[in-house]
Amino acid sequence: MPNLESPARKPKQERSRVSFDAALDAALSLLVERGSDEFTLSEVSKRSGVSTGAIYGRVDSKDQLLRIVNGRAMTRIAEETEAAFARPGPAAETFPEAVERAVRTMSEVLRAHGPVIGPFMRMAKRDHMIGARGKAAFDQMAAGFAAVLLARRGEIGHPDPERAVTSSCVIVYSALSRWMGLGSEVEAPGDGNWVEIVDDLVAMVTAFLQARKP
Amino acid sequence: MPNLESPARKPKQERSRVSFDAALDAALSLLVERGSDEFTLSEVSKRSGVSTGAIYGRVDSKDQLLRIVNGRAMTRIAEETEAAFARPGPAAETFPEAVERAVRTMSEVLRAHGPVIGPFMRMAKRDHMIGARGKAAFDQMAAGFAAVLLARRGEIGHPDPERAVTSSCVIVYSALSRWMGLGSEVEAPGDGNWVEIVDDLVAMVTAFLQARKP
Amino acid sequence: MPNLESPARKPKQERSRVSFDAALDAALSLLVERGSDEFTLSEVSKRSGVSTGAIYGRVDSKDQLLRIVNGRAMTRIAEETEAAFARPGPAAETFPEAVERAVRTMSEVLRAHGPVIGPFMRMAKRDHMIGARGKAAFDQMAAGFAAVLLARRGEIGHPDPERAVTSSCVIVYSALSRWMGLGSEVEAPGDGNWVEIVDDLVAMVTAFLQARKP
Amino acid sequence: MPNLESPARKPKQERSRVSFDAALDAALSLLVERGSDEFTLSEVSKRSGVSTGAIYGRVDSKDQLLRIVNGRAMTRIAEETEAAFARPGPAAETFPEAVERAVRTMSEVLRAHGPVIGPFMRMAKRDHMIGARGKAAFDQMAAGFAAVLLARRGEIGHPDPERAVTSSCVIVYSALSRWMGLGSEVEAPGDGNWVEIVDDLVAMVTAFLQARKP
DNA sequence: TATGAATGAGTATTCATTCAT
DNA sequence: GATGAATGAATACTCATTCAT
Repeated sequence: MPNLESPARKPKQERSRVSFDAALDAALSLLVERGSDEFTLSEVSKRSGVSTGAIYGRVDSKDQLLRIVNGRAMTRIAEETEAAFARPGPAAETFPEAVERAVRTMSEVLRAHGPVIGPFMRMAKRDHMIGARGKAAFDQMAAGFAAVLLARRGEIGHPDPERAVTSSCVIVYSALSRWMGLGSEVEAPGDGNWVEIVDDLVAMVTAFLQARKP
Repeated sequence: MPNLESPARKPKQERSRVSFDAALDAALSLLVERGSDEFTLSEVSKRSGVSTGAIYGRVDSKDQLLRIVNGRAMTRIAEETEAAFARPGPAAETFPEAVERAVRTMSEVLRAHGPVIGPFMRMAKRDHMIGARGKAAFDQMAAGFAAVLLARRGEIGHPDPERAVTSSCVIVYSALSRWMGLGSEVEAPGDGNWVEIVDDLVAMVTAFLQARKP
Repeated sequence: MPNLESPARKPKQERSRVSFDAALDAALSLLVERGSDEFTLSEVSKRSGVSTGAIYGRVDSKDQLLRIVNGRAMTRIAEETEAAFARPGPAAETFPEAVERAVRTMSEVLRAHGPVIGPFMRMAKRDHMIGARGKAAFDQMAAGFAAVLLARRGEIGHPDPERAVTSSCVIVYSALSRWMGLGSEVEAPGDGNWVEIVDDLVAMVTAFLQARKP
Repeated sequence: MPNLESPARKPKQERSRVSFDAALDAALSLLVERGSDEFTLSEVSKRSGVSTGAIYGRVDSKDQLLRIVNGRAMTRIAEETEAAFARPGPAAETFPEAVERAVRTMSEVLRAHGPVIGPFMRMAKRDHMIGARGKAAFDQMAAGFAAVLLARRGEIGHPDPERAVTSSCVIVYSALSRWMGLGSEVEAPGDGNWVEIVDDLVAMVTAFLQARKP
């Protein structure tokens, strides 16, 4: 992975790192509450108890602060994604069960981090680094998703299993993201709907991958 | 459809309507370029050759201006969606061909208007009227999509055809939106990929709707 | 009297004069309602049904419009002041009765026109022509007041009757103006108080003018 | 006295208080020069050498700034009023001398602060807090005035000494205010006139209070 | 280094005045 | 002339960034 992280200036003292962390946490919580970067550094300062001057001691601009916040959040998400897809399936898992596991794993990770991912998605248009990290997170998830299903390559009816799995992944990811309002607020996501859409995605991907002649 | 349009003050002279239109066009083009409402009225004024005062002669605030821009764009999109789904399919259309037609129709409308829809999606979180119009546009598209497929209800294997069609629609819409960067810029959409994803969506929806046991 | 009136351009047609008058009336009513010149020409236009362009066909600026409004109002007040002091006293009027008549005449004129005079007073600081007309109105009132009392010069104990009468006039005028909130809103003028203050002014002036050794 | 002062945000550093004071002083001087609040914050900033941002660091709006300026000025005036009326009269003071002392004390306070009080009076119509403070200042002055005269209650011929003293106070205050152009600029106050009017007020009040039958 | 006050360019909005129709 | 839309300078207020303490 390229070193995408804008390196914040390294603190000389531990105390300093702790308070900068508080600022990053405050920025993240404001990002989630507001749904975008429409908050001021003075709010970050107030909420974290860290002065704006101290923040600017570590960072050159608000944009860089946001990139660091993004980096931390995406790292955490990457770890959980990794862990989630690393869990092995049950011993005698059928192919449809494997599909269900892959889709549900993805849906759980997205559900857990949706409120954080959404604002970053909205910022991606303007900040390419944030966009790139979003893509990396997607790629990682796609890798986990593909690993589960390509292990059952033989049961995939589609003539090009790699592509079929990748497409499935894109589609599942997109549908879930959107349903959660990551990309918009068009639908208010209700839990009932969420369950339905996940069920339907499972059915759809299963049917797609098993179909002999697409 | 409810009258969601914030009515701009009506000019008594034609000249006036023309220059206000120029301002709306400038605002729309800035919206598309920037990907969000992060442009100033002074930029709109400069680009359109219409003074800020003239704009404020028709509108009470920048927000209202954006709502009007949104209203106009969504109306245009609604008309094209209407027209696109109104075109009848060929005489002896198979069920997979009908699915393909529904998905391609949707993809073409979205492709044509993606650059405009995206910024509005990002604004929907903050402006409920814009959010509501986005939902209405989706509903309309979903109605067209469902009309095509439910006409072939007998060929749908899924036990609950309505729900299956609705889910298919949501999923197709989400995947296409996301692929086009409506909700984010995570992937730079290349033409090859676009064709592939549309093909796969067709295959997936066909398999899903035809499958006997979902 | 010097020609203080900024001459508005003379209309060629009667119809035009009438509508300009409507604009002047509207401006006056707004002046009274707002208590100052804090209203827009567009409001004047709306209220009077006369376009801003038409107004600017007669005047060069909002200031000039206000000066004309002021001129008309002050002329009307001058006429009523003239008339009020021209009314002769009763046949066998005592000196205290004459004082009472002078004070009451003044109080009635001020009471009738207070709402108009107040805003102009507040504008006088900035617009010297309006200030000068205010002074002229005062001088005229002082002349009427003095005429009544100096006709009884013999009954004035003060060694310098002219000055005593002038001072009395200034004091009565000031007290009444202020009580009515012309100069400020420090006191909310109640009717009861108004009667009391007029009574006391009568008593005070009577005592002052009759006193042998001031 | 109620806490009418809009509290400015408290700075944590002394430097800050000093520069905010400079802004308040600049605002006051502009207020006096212009005779009203018709000056911009940018002028205040330029004159004081304090940036607009620094001002808005202490204050929420221009109105609040003006209220603070008003509060400071009125507090200073209240202190001087207090001190002025607290000075005891000479040992064997006659009643006319007491009247003269009361009137002159009032005239001196007003003369010293007239240029500041005037603009505030003009603002009182719109800003009730400023109006209330003006009334409080008047009440305080009236209390001092009454204290001097009611100590000699036995020498007041008027059947209702309280009312007679109150009326006298109102009248003296009004006449002086007006003469100084507090309420308007109708007369340009000349020193000669000022002396005369004060003398006449003394004579008038003396005559009024001593008269047996008002 | 940390603090938080100061800076000042930038923004939406208003309104006296102009001018095309 | 009359109309009312257009103009654009002006104004209060914000906030990322700097810097004195």
